Amino acid sequence: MKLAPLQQEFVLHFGEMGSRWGINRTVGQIYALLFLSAEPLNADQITEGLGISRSNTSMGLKELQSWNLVRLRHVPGDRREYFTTPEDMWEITRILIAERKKREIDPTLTKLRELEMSGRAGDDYAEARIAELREMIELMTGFYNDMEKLETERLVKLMTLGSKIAGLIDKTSGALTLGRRKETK
Amino acid sequence: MKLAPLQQEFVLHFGEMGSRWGINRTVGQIYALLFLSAEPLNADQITEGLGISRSNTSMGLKELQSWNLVRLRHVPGDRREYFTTPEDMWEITRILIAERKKREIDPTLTKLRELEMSGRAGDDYAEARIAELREMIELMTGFYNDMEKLETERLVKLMTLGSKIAGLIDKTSGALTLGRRKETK
DNA sequence: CAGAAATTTCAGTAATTTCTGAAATTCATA
DNA sequence: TATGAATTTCAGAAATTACTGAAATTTCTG
Repeated sequence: MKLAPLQQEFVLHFGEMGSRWGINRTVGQIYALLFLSAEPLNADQITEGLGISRSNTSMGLKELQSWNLVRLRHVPGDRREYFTTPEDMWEITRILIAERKKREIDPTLTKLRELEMSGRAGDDYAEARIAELREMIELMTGFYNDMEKLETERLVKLMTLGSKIAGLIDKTSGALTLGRRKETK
Repeated sequence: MKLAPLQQEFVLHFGEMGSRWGINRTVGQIYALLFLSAEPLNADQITEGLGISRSNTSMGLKELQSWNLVRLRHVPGDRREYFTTPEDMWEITRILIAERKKREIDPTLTKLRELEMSGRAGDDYAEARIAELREMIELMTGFYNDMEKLETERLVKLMTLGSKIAGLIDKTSGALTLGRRKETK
């Protein structure tokens, strides 16, 4: 399978970005190929399309499954396994954020709490710093947990409003500003 | 300089997490050491504290400077350079988000726009998929640009409110729901 | 349930990244 | 502006990560 120029360039880009995103080149490329493919692909098609070894494809697909980024499909009358990425862009986005949080943030939050509990010897400044960092992560992950629960429709609206949202918040009290906008001249 | 147990464990953790965060072990460790240090440290102190080579320290500090994560300080009567991390946890957070967006998201947004402009041959599905991805990134970065402009105080309040914010949005219109809460039974 | 197809595992190799020590350069001040 | 301290650069070594091909295992199907 020879890739179309569009796929080719997209696949190469994902391969290059892979290392910045915490995956390796082939994992990035496999994902890119599946993402653009209208039909599910099997491991041999991926192997041929990317010019890599069959075993590398197998490992890459396992990695993508551990990220929950690909879905397994079965084609009637074909015993091979086929793979796709979710159709819904929001589903993909939610998964990506959840998985990166799990890998990049959660372990540190756990470690910080352990350090605070265990009473390891350290100066006051260091202890205060660790507490500050933990609080920041808690604020961020707390907000994330709230947002993540919202239906996509509401999330889109909220994000589209952007900073208009902030105008609603009374700066001094932290409470929501009630009553209509524009009426308080 | 022998590190206190608290610093030791924190430094090791940052070293291990480094690769997931897109930096290498020593860069993570240098940052961790500076983050917990009440006083600015010079390169020799870092070198000794972490047990690494002087040149590695130099390269690590350069990397941290390219991330804008450390500040240069000069101590009167000492010609060596001293380094600190910003005191303000929010400053650190804002920088981290901005830098990761710059490295991990912006290049892809640019590439997607190029692909759409250049009219590379590709099937309809792939083109639609690329457009969808670009739109998602634009929605996210647009929201980020709005939030990033807010004063910290407002941002904290917004994040603390969390999903209460979403209740304000009228689901069907996308407009803000005006009038008092709780009054529309 | 035997055989073949599909998939996974894994040891060895290749590629890449990180780190070091020595040399070169920069910088401050006497 | 010459000197020595501080810092950076960089080629090679070490460590880590990625990839391959062959063998092992699993999974279907006749």
